[in-house]
Amino acid sequence: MTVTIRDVARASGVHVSTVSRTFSAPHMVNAATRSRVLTVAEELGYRPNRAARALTTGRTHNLGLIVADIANPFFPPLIKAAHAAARQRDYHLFVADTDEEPAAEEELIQAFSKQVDGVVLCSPRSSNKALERLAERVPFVVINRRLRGAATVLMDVGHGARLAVEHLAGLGHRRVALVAGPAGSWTSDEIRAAAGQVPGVELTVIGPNAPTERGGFAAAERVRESGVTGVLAYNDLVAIGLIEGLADLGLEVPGDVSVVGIDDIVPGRLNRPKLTTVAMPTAAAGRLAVDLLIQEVAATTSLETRLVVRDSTAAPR
Amino acid sequence: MTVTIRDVARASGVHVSTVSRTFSAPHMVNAATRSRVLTVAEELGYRPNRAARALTTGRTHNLGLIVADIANPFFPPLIKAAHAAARQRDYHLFVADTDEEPAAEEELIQAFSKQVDGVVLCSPRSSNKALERLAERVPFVVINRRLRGAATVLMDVGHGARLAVEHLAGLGHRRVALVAGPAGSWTSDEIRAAAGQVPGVELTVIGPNAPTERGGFAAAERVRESGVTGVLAYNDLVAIGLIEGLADLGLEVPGDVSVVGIDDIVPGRLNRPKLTTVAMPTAAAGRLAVDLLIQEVAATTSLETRLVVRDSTAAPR
DNA sequence: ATGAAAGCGCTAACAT
DNA sequence: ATGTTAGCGCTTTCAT
Repeated sequence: MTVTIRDVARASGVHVSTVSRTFSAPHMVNAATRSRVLTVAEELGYRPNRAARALTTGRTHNLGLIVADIANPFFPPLIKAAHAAARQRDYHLFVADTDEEPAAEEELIQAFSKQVDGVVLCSPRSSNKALERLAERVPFVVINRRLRGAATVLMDVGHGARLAVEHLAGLGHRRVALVAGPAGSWTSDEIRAAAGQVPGVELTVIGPNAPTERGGFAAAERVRESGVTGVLAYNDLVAIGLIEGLADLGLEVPGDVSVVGIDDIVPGRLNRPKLTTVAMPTAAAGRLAVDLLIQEVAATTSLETRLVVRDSTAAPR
Repeated sequence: MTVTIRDVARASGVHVSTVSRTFSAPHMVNAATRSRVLTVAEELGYRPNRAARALTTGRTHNLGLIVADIANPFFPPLIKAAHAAARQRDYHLFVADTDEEPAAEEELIQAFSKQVDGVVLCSPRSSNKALERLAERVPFVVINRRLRGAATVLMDVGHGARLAVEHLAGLGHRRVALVAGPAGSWTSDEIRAAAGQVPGVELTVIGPNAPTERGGFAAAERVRESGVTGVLAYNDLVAIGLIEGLADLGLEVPGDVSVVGIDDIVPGRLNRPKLTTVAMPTAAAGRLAVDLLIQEVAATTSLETRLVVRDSTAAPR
C-alpha cells in the first residue's frame, strides 16, 4: 500500500536506479525520462522514504535541538528560528526538553545519535568532559557555552550588561545593584564582571538568587535596604518579580527605582511598566546554530546583544 | 566506526538474530546469552539504529507535532507536555511551525509521513477536506478542531467563558462586554454563544478584533464607550492589551473595570494586575494527543477548562 | 534457544 | 543515459 521506488519504476518502464536518480541526482537523467518518472510518481503519490535513504547515504536530513525547558519564554523564539532555518534547507527538527536535568542531555544525545546529522545543544548543564565525549558520537553545536572542539554560538551578555549599566549611569544613577543569578552560572559571572567596570557607578551585588520571578520578588527587600536607585537584574523574569516585590514595599518603577532586565522575553514586553532590557539574539543564535551544523563548520561565534530602552528606567528622583 | 549489530554478534560469538532478539524480544533469548550480549554491546557502545529498525518493522517510534507558531505563548506548554509524554514511551518528537500558513500544514505532514508513526496537529487552518485527504497518508490527532474520522482533542472554551461571565455576575457586574476575536474563529463563536447565556447579565459584543495585544489595546475606547463594568476578552493577549489601553484612558483594572482573559498564558500570570483567566488545559491536551496517537485510539475528547481568579477582577464601584 | 536467509526502500558503484 | 548488483542495519520467518 505504501508506494515505493519499485512501483514507480515498474509503472514508468524504467529501472529503480533511474527513479532514484530522478530524485537525488536529476541532472544525470534524460529530461524526457525524468519528466515521465516524475509524472508517474506524482500519480502514484510516491514520496521518497527518507529513513531508507539515510541508511545508504548516512545522512538523515534530521537535526536535534535540545533545550532545558521548552516552556521557558527564553527558548521558543530560538526554537522557532532554528526550525525555520532547518526547514529552509529541507531538514526536519527533533526538539527535546531536558527539564533542567543534566543527565537527560546525555541520554537524549545518545538516543538521537543515529537519527540525526547533528544536534544543537542550548545552555548545556553537563560537564565539559561529558560533552567532549558525546561529541565523538554526533556532531553538535553548543549555544551559550564555550567548548573546545565543538562549534559554539555565544551571546555577548557581558557587553549587554555593560550597556545597561551605562544607560543607568547616563540617566544619572550613581548607585546601582546587580540582582545576580544562581551561584555557578557562567552568565551571571559574565554579567557581574562587565557590569562592575562602568566608571562612576558603584555596583552592589545582591544574590545569588533563583533565576525566576520568585527570585526577583524575594530580592526586593534587599534592594530597598541597599539604597540604590537603579538595578540590573539577572534576567527579565527576575526583573519582573523584583518590580512586583518593590511595588509591595511601596516603591515605584521607574519613579523610585529603575530596573533593567536581560533577555527580552515576551512577558517583559507586555509587562507594565514595559521592561527596559538587554535583548539576547536568541533567534539569530538558533538560526546560526542550525546553519553551522548543516554546513559542518566548526566556528566560534559571538553574537552582539543590544539594549532596548522601554519604560522601566528613568532618571533618579 | 559506527558499531552495528554485526559487530556485537561477532564479538559475543552469536548470530545477529540473537543480538537483535536481545534488544527487541529479550524473553526469547537465554538469560546467560542475553547478559553476555548486553555486556559486549555495552563495551562496544552499541546502540540500535532506529531508522534501520523502522525499515523492517514499519514503526519509526517518531511522532510529529505541528503548531501554528512556536513562539506564541499558548503553545510551548503544549509542546513540552507532548514531548514529555512521547519521551516516556520512548518516542522522539519532530516539532514544526507553520508560521500560520495553512499550506505549510499539508506540506509538513507529507514530509513527515514516512518518518513518523503519527502527527499531532494543533488548531489546524486547513480545510476539513484537505485534512481528511491527509489522514489517509498518516494517522493523526487534531487538537482544537472537530474532524470526523480523526482522533480529536477539544478544550471546552464555551464552558470556561460561561464560568468567567458567571464570576463577573457573582461579583455584581450586570453589564459585561465580550471583546471578541477575529471573524470566522471557531473559538470566538463558541465563547460568544456561551457567554451570552448567563442570566442577569447584559452582554455587549465588541469586535471582531485581532487576537493580539494590539487588538485589545485598540478596543479600549469602545469598551469605555459601552459603559460596561466587566469584560471577557478573547484571550489573554487581548486582555493584557486592553488593560493597557484602559490605563491610557485613565481607567483602572480592576477598580474601574474588571477584565478576564482566556488561555492562562505565562505573561498573564506575570502581568500587573495578575490576570483572572480561563485556564486552557494545553498541557493535558498535548499529553493526551500523544497518548491517543501511540495507542492508535480514535476518540473524541473534550477537556474541561477552569476559571483562575487572580487580581484583574473585583466588584464594580 | 539459536542460526540462516530474505528483504524493508533506497543509493552507489560498476557495467553497458 | 540507463541497467545491474550489492549492500546500509535491522527484523523476521523458517529451520534446526
